[in-house]
Amino acid sequence: MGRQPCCEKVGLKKGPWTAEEDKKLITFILTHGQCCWRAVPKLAGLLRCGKSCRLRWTNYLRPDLKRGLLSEQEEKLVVDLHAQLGNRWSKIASHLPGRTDNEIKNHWNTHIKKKLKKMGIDPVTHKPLVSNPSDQPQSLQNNHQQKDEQSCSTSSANAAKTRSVNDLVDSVVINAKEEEDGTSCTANASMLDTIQVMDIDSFCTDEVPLIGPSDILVACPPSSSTSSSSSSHNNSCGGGGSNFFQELQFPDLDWSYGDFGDHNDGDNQHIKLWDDDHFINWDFLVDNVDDKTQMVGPHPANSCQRSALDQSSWTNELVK
DNA sequence: AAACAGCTCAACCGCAGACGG
DNA sequence: CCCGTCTGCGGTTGAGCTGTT
Repeated sequence: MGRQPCCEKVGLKKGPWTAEEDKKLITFILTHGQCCWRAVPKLAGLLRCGKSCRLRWTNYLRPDLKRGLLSEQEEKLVVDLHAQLGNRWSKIASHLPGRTDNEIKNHWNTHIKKKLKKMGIDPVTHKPLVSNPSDQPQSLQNNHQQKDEQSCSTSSANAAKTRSVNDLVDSVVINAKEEEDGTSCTANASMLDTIQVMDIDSFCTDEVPLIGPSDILVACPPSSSTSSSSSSHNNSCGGGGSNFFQELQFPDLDWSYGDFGDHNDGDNQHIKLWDDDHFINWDFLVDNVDDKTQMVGPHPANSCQRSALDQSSWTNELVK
């Protein structure tokens, strides 16, 4: 007898996730936490299988994910770990906080493998190749390198796309915040400094002008927002062409993510949404949510007034 | 401007291991 | 120990994007 499929295949949606689906999933997990993936789609009102939901969450929506290309250090670490562990991507990923096995696997296949081959190293055995490419004329090697650098720069555009996902998570939380107390927050530069936890330097900033969870900037919406507008940069490839922002608030703000690298334009008010430490685990968030409120309140790092609070005090506030 | 080729990476598939009854 | 269920993992695919001609 064949194994039962992981889910009823009939009637289930496949392919890229839409912003609406992302929103549902995020909202559900914020409210109920991660448990029983098989039940998630039903409860969240998604026409997906649980597996797909889990994958979408772990590989793309989780707020503690780093985004953007792997830094030099991370790349080196991946190579070292691969030499020790082989294709055990999840094990390798466990050594790189904020990175998923899928991401590392993709990066390995598209970048590192080529680099190693170019260096005359067999990416499988980590030993010198028989026919050593280092015998190639220098000019040829330079060509290769240029091409790689090119691909880096183009991938920064791809990295840019990923921001919309973080935006999306932001939006859900901020919506919750506004629903809860009807207040908006204001940016506080000194506070933003204190919120920064992540080691941004570890990023390959020459390649990608982003992005760590702690580096997510959120514009503070006016409290009486009803109309909608958005930056033109809400494309979200993985989400399958999101106009999520258009459905959301923040009308009077310039979400100037369109041109990356200048997201810290001084005229707009931004706050950091959250930092790594707070989202190692969602459970603290969810466990303390009053079921009747359904939506969780703001994360401390999301609230200008709360950034200095520890988790417990923040959750205590939540349930009030 | 259009056609084509190459590349990237989100998402899928199937298998294996863990776990509980 | 067996069986069924669920989750996690690694390999693979293909849509969409970018660069080149």
